Amino acid sequence: MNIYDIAELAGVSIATVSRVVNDSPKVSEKTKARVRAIMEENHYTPNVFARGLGLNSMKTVGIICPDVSDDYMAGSVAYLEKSLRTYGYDCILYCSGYQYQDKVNAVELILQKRIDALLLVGSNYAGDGEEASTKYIARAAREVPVFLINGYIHCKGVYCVLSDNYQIMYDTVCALTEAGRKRILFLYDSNSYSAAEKMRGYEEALRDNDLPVRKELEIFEENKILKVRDRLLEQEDLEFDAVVATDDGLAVGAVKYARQKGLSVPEDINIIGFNNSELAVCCEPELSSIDSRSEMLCKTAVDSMMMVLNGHPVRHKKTIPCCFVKRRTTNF
Amino acid sequence: MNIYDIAELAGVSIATVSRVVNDSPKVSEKTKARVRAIMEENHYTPNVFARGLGLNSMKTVGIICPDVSDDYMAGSVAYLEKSLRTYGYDCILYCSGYQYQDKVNAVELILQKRIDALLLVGSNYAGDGEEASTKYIARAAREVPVFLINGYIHCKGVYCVLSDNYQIMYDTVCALTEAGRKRILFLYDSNSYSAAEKMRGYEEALRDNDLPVRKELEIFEENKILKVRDRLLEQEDLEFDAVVATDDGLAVGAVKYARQKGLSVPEDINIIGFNNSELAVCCEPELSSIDSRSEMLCKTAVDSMMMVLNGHPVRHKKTIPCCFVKRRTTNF
DNA sequence: ACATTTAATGTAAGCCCTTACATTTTTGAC
DNA sequence: GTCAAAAATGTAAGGGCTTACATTAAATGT
Repeated sequence: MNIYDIAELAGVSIATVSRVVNDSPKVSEKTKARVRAIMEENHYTPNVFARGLGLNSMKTVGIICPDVSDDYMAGSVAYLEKSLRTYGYDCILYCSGYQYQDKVNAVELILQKRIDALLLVGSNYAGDGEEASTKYIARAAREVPVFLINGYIHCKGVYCVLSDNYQIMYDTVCALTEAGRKRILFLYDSNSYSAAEKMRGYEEALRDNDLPVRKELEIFEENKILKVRDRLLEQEDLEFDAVVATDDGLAVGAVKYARQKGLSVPEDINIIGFNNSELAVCCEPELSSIDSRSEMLCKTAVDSMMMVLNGHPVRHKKTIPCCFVKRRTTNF
Repeated sequence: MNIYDIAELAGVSIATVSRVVNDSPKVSEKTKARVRAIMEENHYTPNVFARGLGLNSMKTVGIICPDVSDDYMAGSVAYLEKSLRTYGYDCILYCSGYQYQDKVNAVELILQKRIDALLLVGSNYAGDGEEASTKYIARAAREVPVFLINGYIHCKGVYCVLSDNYQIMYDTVCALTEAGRKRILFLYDSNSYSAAEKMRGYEEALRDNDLPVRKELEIFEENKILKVRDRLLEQEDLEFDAVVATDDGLAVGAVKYARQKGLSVPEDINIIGFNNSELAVCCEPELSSIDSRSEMLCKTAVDSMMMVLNGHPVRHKKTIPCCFVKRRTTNF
């Protein structure tokens, strides 16, 4: 059942059928109705491939994310997919992994699918890796508009939406110091742009409150909970009265550490997670966390995308403020 | 840059170029090498649309899941995507939501994409909804092979891979009764086929151990943790000395309930979750759980799919055993 | 060296749409 | 009732690939 069959049945030309399919204003309502009826009757749906060939687009956007099994990214992908679908776009998903080369391959492969736009969920590398990630992202941007969620590079055709990680971390650490905390541990799990921004906020807040930035208080550990707990237990001489983490899993590890050490939370140690995930409410005591408002980020990204795809100008960087969610691991 | 350009540059016909692209054995290695070199040089990649038109396939499989932001499904999707990619297939993701009509729409829409196969992650409805879900799944199966992960219907073209929820639940409840537990609460969060199987295992184990099946001990609550905790706190007259749940979130709720009530776990109450998610290790005390070996399920599904797509016969139902993961909320 | 397979390549007919341009029909002004 | 302008429809040329079939080149046998 193709366009010719429908044209024949409806007694019109294929051009007219095509116009009906695309709801072109150049067809009288009368014929539109008639052709539509016939399409329904015969369960006709246009062949997407032929359509793609003609239009050079299949209303599809690519989503690359390092790992959808990660809670935070899964939430983003879920929202993005639903949202894009309301605009009539399908999503091709690519879980790239975290390695640089894998990401490059992902971009290369997904571009072959002639997607209309590309969404990169999860941050690009900061510091040393920055230049490299700029390169492959720029490569993609030469073909289609690219949208970074929680990442930032400056490049034509790349649009970035990020939560204001710097600011919230700055504010949070200030609040901790004002509450009298002096030795604040910073737990982080990646070298992404977002994590770097969080660290920047942490360090500047310390400086502005006349506290020293101690490198031994900045701990990198990408495995969550148990690994973090054990890691902290090992470092016997390490003293701290507060923890801020770049992810809830890390913070829960700190809570487990405190329990094992016989320290009470929040009295002895204040602990603050990030992302406000289900782990935060699962944790005992329930974990104070920072909500990065991922749905808002995603919504903003999708809105921007629709603007760009419709030829409207869009700002290349948009920042969304985070908010602190007080639970029981803090006492300010 | 299209196939004609390459043909011209290589001094061969487009047919030959096409054969090189498809690695046909009908081309001499010499020309293959030459043509490949030229394709590389010119960054040629075949147009997927034209390709799809000709082959009527784009090496794409559809994945429909109610909600990727769910931990368990996210894990499955991540694994499926990675695994399918190694076979050269891309994935179109559709998060349908849990409503019947939404699932029907999802199937309808995703079929228009001329996918090569369809993966349904997350269970179909059991009981009343069973017939209905059979209908739309059968509809899909008329167009492409369909693979259900953790669901079961009997229908031509539908291949089911499920964990042995009945058996593990039966065994677990037996173990609890043997450890002297008499009033075992069954917490469930959906009316899916999987949940129904779990309940069947639960009830039969009770019967086989001469314990009554009390309907007041079967509690349905789809919201996790806090909602479950509060729900249990409300039911003041409800007594139980063990809990089995169809999901870790529910079980964590039960743990929170016990803590609030001043009951100790596992002494006063044994609690067992399902899915062995991150919540289980986050929970305090760490939650014993059942691992449904979702990766194994997914692997089996993908293997089956490749068999089917290559025209080999495959069993319509495959069952994967689960395994119990002992942590600190049980004492047997 | 010549006939006969077999391997390698080429030709051309689809696959099913979109759309610029050409043609026909309708509308409205006079 | 004309005629010009506007609206509706049709014609036909792609778009880039696959593949059956036709053709030519290479390999094998005698």
